[in-house]
Amino acid sequence: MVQNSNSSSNKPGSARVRRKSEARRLEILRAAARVFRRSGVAAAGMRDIAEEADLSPGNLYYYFAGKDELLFFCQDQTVDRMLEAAEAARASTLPVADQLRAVIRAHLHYTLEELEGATAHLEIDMLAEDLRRPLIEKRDKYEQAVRALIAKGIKRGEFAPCDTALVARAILGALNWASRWYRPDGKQSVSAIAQGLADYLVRGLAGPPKANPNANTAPARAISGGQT
Amino acid sequence: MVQNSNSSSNKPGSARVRRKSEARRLEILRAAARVFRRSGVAAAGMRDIAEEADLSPGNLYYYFAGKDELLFFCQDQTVDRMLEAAEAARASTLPVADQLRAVIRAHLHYTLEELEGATAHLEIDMLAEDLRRPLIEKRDKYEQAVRALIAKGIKRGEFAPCDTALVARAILGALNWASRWYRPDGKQSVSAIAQGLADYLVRGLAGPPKANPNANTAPARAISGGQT
Amino acid sequence: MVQNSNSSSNKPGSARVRRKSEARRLEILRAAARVFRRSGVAAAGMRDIAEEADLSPGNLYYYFAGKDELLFFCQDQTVDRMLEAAEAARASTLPVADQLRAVIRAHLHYTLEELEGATAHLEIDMLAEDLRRPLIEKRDKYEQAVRALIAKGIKRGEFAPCDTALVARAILGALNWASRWYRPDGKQSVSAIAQGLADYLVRGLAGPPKANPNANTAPARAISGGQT
Amino acid sequence: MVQNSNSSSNKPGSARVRRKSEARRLEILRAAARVFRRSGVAAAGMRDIAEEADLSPGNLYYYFAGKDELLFFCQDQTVDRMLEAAEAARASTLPVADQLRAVIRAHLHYTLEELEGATAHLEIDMLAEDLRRPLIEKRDKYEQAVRALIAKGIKRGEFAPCDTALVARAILGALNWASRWYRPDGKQSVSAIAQGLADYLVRGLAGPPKANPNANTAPARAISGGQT
DNA sequence: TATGAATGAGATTTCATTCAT
DNA sequence: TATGAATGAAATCTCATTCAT
Repeated sequence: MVQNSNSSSNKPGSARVRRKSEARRLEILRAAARVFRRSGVAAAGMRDIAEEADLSPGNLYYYFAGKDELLFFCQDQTVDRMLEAAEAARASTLPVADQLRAVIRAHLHYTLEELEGATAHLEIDMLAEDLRRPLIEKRDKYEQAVRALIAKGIKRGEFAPCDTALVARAILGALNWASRWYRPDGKQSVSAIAQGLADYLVRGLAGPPKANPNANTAPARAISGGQT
Repeated sequence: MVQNSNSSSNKPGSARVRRKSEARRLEILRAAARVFRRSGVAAAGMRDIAEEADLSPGNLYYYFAGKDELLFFCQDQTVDRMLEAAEAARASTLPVADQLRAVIRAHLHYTLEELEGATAHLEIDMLAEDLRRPLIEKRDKYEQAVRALIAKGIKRGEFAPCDTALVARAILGALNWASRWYRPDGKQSVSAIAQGLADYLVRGLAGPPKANPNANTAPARAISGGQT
Repeated sequence: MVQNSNSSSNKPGSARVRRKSEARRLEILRAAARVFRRSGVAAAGMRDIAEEADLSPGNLYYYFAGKDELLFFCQDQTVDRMLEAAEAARASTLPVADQLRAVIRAHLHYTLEELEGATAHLEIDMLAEDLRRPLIEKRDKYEQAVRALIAKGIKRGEFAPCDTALVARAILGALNWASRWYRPDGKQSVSAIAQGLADYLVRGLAGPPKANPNANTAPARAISGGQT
Repeated sequence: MVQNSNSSSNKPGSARVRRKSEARRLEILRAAARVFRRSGVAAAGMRDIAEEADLSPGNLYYYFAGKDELLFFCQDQTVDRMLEAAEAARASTLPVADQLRAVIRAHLHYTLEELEGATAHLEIDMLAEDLRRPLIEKRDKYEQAVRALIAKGIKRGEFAPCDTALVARAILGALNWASRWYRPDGKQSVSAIAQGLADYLVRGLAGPPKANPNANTAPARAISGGQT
C-alpha cells in the first residue's frame, strides 16, 4: 500500500546529486571567470565560456539562466570576498598600514587567482538593473571601506592627510588594472606582485605629515556613480 | 568663390574638398571618442557614433573604413600625444619628480578631456592584428618611457629603489582607471584630479632611501603582452 | 504478493505492470491536457507537462514518443467522445432540438471539464501529417454529424431552413471558443454554461418557418480544409 | 557660408521618404497578418513573416522592434476598427437587431479580409505585459459594447431576455472561429458568410419574449479575465 | 522505470557593413 | 557625398529529444 512513494529520493535534488551538480556549477563559474578575465566581459561569448567549460552552449543554460547570471555570480562572489577582507582588516589591531596592505593583498588574490568566480571585476554596465544595483551597492561599500581605512590612518597620524576619495580610487585602479597585464605564466607570483604593489601604494600615504592645502578628510560619502 | 574652379572641383582630390573632408573626419573622430568613452568600445555601435556625429550610418563609411579604423585612430592619436609628453618630460631639466608629475597630468588630460580621439583608452583587443600590433608597440614604448623616468629618479637618488616595472604599471593603472569613475559634470576638474593623483603617486616613489631587497632596477625590457 | 511471480515479472510484458503503466499513461494524459488548456498547445513545453505529471522530462519519453503523440492522444480521445455523443443523439427519439442540445452539452463537458485528454481542442496544425490526417477526418465526421442533425431538424419542420454548413460552424465556434474564456474557478458551472449556450444556439434554429431564399440544405459534404 | 545645411532634407525622414517607408510598414503588417492568420500566432516565425513580406529576417527589425510589436500593431488596428463599428452601431437609429447585424458584419470583414493588420485576433497571451494590457482593455471594451447592444434590445422588447454575457461570448466565439475555417479561395464571399452568420446569430435573440428563469440582464460588468 | 545531464537544431535579435540611388 | 534600405553573420537563448546510469 505504499503508493505515494514520496520518499525524498526521486525529486530532482537528492543530496548526492545536488552536490555533484553544485560542483559542476562551480567549475563553470571558474571557466567563465577565466574567459571574462582573458577576453573582457563584453567580448566573452557564451560559446567561449561553454567551450572553456567543456560543454555545449545550450547546456550552459541548464546551470545558469544566462550570461547575466553568470557574470553576476562571478562579480558577487568576488566583491563578497573583498568585503570580508576589508572587514577583517578593519577589525584587526595592527597598524593601519598593515591593515591596508592586507586588503591590497586580498584584492589581488581574489582578482587574479584561479578561484571560482574571480573576475577582473566591476564590468557591470551590461547587467540588467535588477542585478546591477546590488553589485553597485556592494562595490560602493567596499570603496567606502578602503576610504575609511585611509581616513583612520590619517586620524591616527600614521598617514599624511590627503583626499581620501581620490587616493582610494587610485589604489583600486592600480589593483584592478593588474588583471589586464597579469599573466598566470609570468615571472612574478601573485604574492610577489601583491607585496610590491602594497609597498608602493602604502608608501605614498605615509611619511612625515606634510601640510596639504587640498587635503579632504571629510567623512566618506557614497558616490554611487563611482566605479571602484 | 572662384578658387580652384577647374572642371571637377569637388572630386575628392581638390584642395578645398580635402580640407573640408579632413575637418569632417576630425569631427567624427571626436564624436566616436565620446561614444567610446561613454559606453565602452564593445557596447558602442556604429549607429550610435553616426548619430553622435550627425550623419547617417552609411555615410560613416565614406570617411572611415569601419569601426576598427575609427578605434585605431582614436587610440593612435592618444598614445602619440602621450609619447610626446613623455619625451618632453625626459628632455626637461626639472627634478625627475616634476617630470613624472607632468607625464601624469598629460595622461589624464588626454584621457579624460574632450579631445578628438581621446578614448578611455586601450580597449584594443577587438582590433585586427594589423591594427593592433602598432598600437601595442607604441603603448609598450610609452610604458617603457615611464619606467625609464622612474629608473632615472632612482639613479639620481631622488626616488627610493623599487621594481620599476611593477610601479610603472601601478601608476598607469591608477591613471587609466580614472576614466571609469570620472564624470565630466562631477565636482573636481580634471586639473584638480591630476594634481591629486600626481601628488599621491609620486610621493610613493620618493621618501628616505630605504634598502629594499626585492628591488628590481634591471634595465627595462618591453613585455609585449602587458597592457598599459 | 504471489501473483504472476514468474522469473521476470517487472518486464514491460507482465499483466500487472502493463496495468500500472496504463494508469500512469492516463495520469500523464490528464496532466498534459491541463497544461495544453492552460497555456495553449504551442506554449506548452514538455518540461511543463513533466512537472505537472510529477516526473522527470526524460521519463515522459518512456510513456509517450513525444509531444506530438501526447497531443494526438488528447485530441483523439476528445473527438472520439464527441462522435459517440453525436451518434447517441442521432439514435435518440427525442425532438431534434433536444438531440442538438445534448450534443452541445457533451461538447462543452468534454472540452472544459477535467477529463483525461480533454484539450482546448483542435490545435492540430503542429502535428506531423501522419497524425494530423486521422484527426482531421474524425473532426470532419463530427462536423458532418452536427450538420446532419440540423438538416434533420429542418426536414422534420422543427427548424427553419438555413445554410447548415455555416450554422454548424457557428455553433461549433461558439462552443470551442468557450475554452478561451472559461475559468474553472468562475461563477458559472460548466452545466450552467452548457445550458445557456444550448438554449441560445438552438433557439436560433427554430422559430416560425420563414422562407429563406439563400438557404442551403443540400446534403452535407465534407470540407476537409474546415476546422470544427 | 551655408554651413549648417539643416534644410530638413537630410534628416532620416523627409516627407517623401517617410511616406515610402510607411507604405513598406503597411505591406509588412499585411504580410504578418497573413502569416498569423495562416499559421496561428504562436507558430508564426519571423522567418516566415520576412519571407512573406519578401525581405531578409534581419531587415524586419528595421521596420519593427520585434515580433511583439508586429503582433501588437495587427491586433490594435483590428480592435480599433471593431470598436468604431460598435460605436457607429450604438449611435444608429435602426432596430437593435440591425445594429447588431452591422457589428457582426464589420467583425468578420475586419477579421477575414486582406486588410493590413487584420489578424484572427486576440491571441494576446504571448505579448509582454506592457503591450498586452492596453489590448485587453480594448478587447473588454468591445465585448462590453456587444453586451450592451444585446441588453438594449432586451430592454426595448426586441430581444428575449437572456444571459447577455454568455450570449455575447457565444456570438464572438462564432465570429472569431470563422478565421479558422475561412479560406479566401472558398465558395462563399466574406459578405455572404457575414450575412448568414448575422441572420442565425440574431435570430437566436429575437422571438416572442418567453420567460426564462435563468435570465441575467443585470448591467454589463467588465470581466477582465474574459476573452472575446 | 526513472533521473540528471547533455545535445543540436532553430528561434529571435543585433549589428557592422554594403548597396542603389 | 549622403541617404534609407538591405544583408548576412553571429550572438543569446529555447526546447524537444536523447543518453548514460
